Amino acid sequence: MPTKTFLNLPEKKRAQIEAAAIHEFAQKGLRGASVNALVETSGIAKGSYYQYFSGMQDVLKHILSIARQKKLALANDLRSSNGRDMFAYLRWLFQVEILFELREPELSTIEHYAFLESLNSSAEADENAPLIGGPSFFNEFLAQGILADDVATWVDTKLAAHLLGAVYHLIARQLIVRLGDTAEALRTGKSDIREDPLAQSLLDNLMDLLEAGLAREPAIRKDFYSK
Amino acid sequence: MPTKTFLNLPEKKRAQIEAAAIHEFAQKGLRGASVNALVETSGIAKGSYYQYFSGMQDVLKHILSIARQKKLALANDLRSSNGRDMFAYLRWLFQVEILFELREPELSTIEHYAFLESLNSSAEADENAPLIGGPSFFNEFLAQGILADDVATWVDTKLAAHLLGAVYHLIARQLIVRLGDTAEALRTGKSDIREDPLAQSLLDNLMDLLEAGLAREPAIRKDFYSK
Amino acid sequence: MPTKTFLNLPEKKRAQIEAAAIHEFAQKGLRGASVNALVETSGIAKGSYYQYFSGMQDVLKHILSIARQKKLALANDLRSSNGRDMFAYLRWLFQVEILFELREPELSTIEHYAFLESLNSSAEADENAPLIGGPSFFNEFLAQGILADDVATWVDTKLAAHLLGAVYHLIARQLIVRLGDTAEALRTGKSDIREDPLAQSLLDNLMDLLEAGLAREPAIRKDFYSK
Amino acid sequence: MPTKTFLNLPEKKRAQIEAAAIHEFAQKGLRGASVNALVETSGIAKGSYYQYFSGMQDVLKHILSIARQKKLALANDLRSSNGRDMFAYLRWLFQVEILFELREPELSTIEHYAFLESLNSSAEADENAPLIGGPSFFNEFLAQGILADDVATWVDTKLAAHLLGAVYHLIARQLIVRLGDTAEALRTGKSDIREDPLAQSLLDNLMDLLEAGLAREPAIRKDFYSK
DNA sequence: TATGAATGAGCTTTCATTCAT
DNA sequence: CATGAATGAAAGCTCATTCAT
Repeated sequence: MPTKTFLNLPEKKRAQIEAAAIHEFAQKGLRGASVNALVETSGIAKGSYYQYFSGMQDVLKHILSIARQKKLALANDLRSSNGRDMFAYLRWLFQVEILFELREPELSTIEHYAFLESLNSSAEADENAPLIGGPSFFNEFLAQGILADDVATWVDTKLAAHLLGAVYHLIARQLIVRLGDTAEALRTGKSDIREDPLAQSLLDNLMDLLEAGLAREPAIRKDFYSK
Repeated sequence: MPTKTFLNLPEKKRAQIEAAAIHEFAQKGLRGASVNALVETSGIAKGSYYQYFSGMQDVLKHILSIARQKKLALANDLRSSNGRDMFAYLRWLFQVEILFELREPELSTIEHYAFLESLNSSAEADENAPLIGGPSFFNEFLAQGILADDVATWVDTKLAAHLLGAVYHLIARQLIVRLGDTAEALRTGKSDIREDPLAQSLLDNLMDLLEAGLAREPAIRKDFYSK
Repeated sequence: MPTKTFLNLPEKKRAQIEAAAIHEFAQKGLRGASVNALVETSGIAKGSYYQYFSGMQDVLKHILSIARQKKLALANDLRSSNGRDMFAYLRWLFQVEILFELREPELSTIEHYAFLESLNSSAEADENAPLIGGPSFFNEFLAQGILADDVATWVDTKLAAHLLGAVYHLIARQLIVRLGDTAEALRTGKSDIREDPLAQSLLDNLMDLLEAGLAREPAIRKDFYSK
Repeated sequence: MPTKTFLNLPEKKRAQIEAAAIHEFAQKGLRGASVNALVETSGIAKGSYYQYFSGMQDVLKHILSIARQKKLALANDLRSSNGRDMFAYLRWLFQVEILFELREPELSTIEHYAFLESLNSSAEADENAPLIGGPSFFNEFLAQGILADDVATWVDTKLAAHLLGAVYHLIARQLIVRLGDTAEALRTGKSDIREDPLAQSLLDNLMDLLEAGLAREPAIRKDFYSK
């Protein structure tokens, strides 16, 4: 919660400070970010900093809220009006995640850090945790999935939610690596992630993994590990 | 690689320092751990510290190697001689992970941190990365699984490996939370994780999720997300 | 290049810090000077120090520039408007050097140190090297001297320049020792170095040595070294 | 004065320690040399060091005595039995200096450092000061020169001694630079410094400078410095 | 005599925060 | 409100020296 003073700042100056903060956090991590460096790169006076924020934790909160806003905007752009089942929705989530990582790599990195921190911090609700993909998000998501008959009833939702969360947060970068040159086209908007063939095939595979598991038709089990 | 001086230290003193280091890393993270604090809590002189290690990075390497040793020992204790298919092997991996988390929570936390760091550090082989669950481990694992006909051929192994890695590293704590009081029994060895009913049911569910996916018999897709 | 912060400091405080730095360098040498000691004797906080300078090297540069300024001012005071030949000019240089050593003994010591360091550092232009008496100064000086027919054409200018440099930098203290009580009178300005008889006789002798050599009329060479 | 223990050390071990010390002093200067580094590179135990020497100052003294010995030996090799006048003797001194610099560059550097330190240390007799070229050496030298009628009687011997000392200590490196490729031949002994034409011409020039001064036949003085 | 582990003072540097202007 | 100078605690690391074995 930055000061009112900060929020009333001329747009340009505020953006400048935010950009510096984003860069600082992305580069040095949530804990490594330093006031001195931020003040230096943002060009504001040291005293001003303490009139805008109560500390780096405060800056972080603000940056994370910006991240959420931008991701939300991106999600809205991408949303098609078609009805979808749960897995189509999940696929959409991944698409958003990939685009966000491509277009706002620093913010994505910061969100990433925040997610990891939230894993370590004790069970207490971490207000830094992301809304989408946060602890309770996939719980509800799967509960609805069961209601809608998209998810088998035997599935332990809490367990599966945790699993989904892990995958959701850690898979985007891997997907981008696999996209190769296509990534650039997606980033600039030249190519639509909903139609790009490579992106589709990768997501198909991922979704099948989640939907159908590793072994849809398990062969007769053999001796696997022998040593 | 700690100094020979350190390795020749009387067992008791060495253990004391290692314990302090483990505590420090677990509490403050890989980057937050400080020489000063370690020196203070371990009771050695600052000068001595630098006769043992070249820096905190050096200490970390040592601690990680301890973690690997202990996990390996634990794995050996747990190994049954039965032949197993790939999923049985995977289940065993999770069992080891759970026990390790229970018995060496601080070391487990540190390994956890190291895994997360390895995700952020560039693709170059990170020597801090764990052997089991590391970048290439599940790749090979799945490749063998396909050969053994345990894994469907359509599976993109690199993608699935990343997915498995994410799940493997992030799920143990969740499982323990779900184990409730049983956790204590497993930790002390009163109960065998291979036979405990609650542990078995949780792992069954997890393995089914991985093996069979979220929706073994996917219903006809409905409109899921509507808002 | 000290910080703007330092340069904007109230005159008194700045002078105080500079004096402490000069004392420190003169006493402990260019390498032995320590931040801690400077901070202690100058009475500023350690943190402040790093807001003024980037390190001791930075302080040194500043002190050397002060030395150059003061010496220049002194030279201007001493300059007579008379036209002079090269040796008269050289004599003037020595006079300046003597007065500088008398009036700013610590600064002179520091310049001295800097000259010696510049001898050891590789041929690359050392920015700490003094302007007057520096590597290239006497080279040009002698070149002009030859043009003006003040210096014999057979003289190897590079060699002679090195020789002059050595003498120039190392002779002042010896001269002062020889001046005895007169030194004090010169220092306070009671006596004018351009007119003081003792100073003149010493400089005459020195100039003759340089101008005419050790043996203007070398006797027939005898067996000198016999042992 | 190293311990008797040190002097009784097996030749090989002692030489090894001395070599390490020489390297250390030459590289880091008389003050910068550190016990730790010496112990490390010499391969002796830290405790042993304190059984051989009372401190780095002690090591330095020993090294300087080695330097004197080696220079003396070199001088003896070079000495021709011919009678010489004072300037021939001086020329011989420079030849020794050049060869010493060429053959024992590290020892020469250390002697160089010691000379410079001796200039700064107060008038008290510095036992580190070199014998040849030291404070009193050239005094006597010139006194004898006057007796032998090699030096003009008007010369202030103390002043000239200082001057000679400065030149003697600071000129060798410059001469070597000027020798270019010839230096290597002199170092290895392929060429004799007493006969090598380039060396002779350089020394001729230097000796003439000292003997005859800069301006043997000074032209009528003109306006030299005008600005 | 030889060893090398132990030590704490000391070094340079960075840090978040306060406060007078 | 804005500024940036001031600050001292704390960081990582090196050092010469001691001393028990």
